[in-house]
Amino acid sequence: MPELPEVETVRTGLAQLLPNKLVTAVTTDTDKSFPNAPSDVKRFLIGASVTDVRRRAKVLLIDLNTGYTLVTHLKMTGQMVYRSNDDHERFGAGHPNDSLINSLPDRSTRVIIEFEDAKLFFNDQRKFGWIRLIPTIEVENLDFFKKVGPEPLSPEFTVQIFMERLQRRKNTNIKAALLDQTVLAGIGNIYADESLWGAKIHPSTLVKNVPDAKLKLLYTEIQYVLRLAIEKGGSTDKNYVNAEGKKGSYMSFARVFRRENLPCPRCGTTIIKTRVAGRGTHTCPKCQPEL
DNA sequence: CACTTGACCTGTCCGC
DNA sequence: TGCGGACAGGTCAAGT
Repeated sequence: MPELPEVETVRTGLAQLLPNKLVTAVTTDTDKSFPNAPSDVKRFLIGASVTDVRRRAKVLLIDLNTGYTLVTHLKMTGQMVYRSNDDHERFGAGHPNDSLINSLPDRSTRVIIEFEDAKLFFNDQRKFGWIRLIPTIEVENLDFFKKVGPEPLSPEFTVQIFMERLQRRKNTNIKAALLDQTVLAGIGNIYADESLWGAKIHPSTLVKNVPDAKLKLLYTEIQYVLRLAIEKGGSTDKNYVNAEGKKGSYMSFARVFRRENLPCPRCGTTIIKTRVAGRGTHTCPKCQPEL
């Protein structure tokens, strides 16, 4: 479930590892994972070198010196794991540190981008994710980027803008509004539940019925939770790992997510799991009473 | 247009 | 032990 903090953690890692690396070969498992025509791959990817690694919303952008960008969405189970050839030989058959995933490629590997002295593995158990090679100047014109909302940790994202944009979804529940990427970018199921608990708002409350004071609190909680999660290297519930194949530790700081039947860290009431906006949803019934 | 639901996939877990 | 079904949840298409 890579959300903003997970994708940002991968970006940070790749930004230290990839610049100036020259692509020597690419292999793909399914067209769905990497749909570009072989002729484009040969012209714009093989022989190109990486100039920058960026993130917008939950999308990873690997810029190349050919004027093309590898646009990557990890969706739910995607991983981008870098291994230098030395490390791969040394750790390929498993590593004493069990936070590292095992030898690569494995059965979830969909794309391998090879460099002169390293490989980048795109693994994706459920095949929902993808990598697309797109001209850099056209990236911002992709439908998703034209519609996506502001970055919640950018200075431009003020509490006023947050409250204005929520009004697009005033008749739906607050959790569905937070998950709507056109309202704001980067929130998924984990950080929706965590920030709503922080602001003491029940996820099924209609946006128009949430008092302004609570929305202001929610704005603060979203930024707090996302920043903390980035600091902890993201959340590993099951599949997520960073660019080095290591897990994130936010889950051990989570207050409600995946903590059903455990005590609320604020009041001790037993946390419950329900379904809101079609998603598994975790709340404290005392801190977040339903209206 | 606003909003909800189902589809896309595979692996895991639970009940029979 | 095996087997069917529910569940995991980001995004888009299709439906109301």
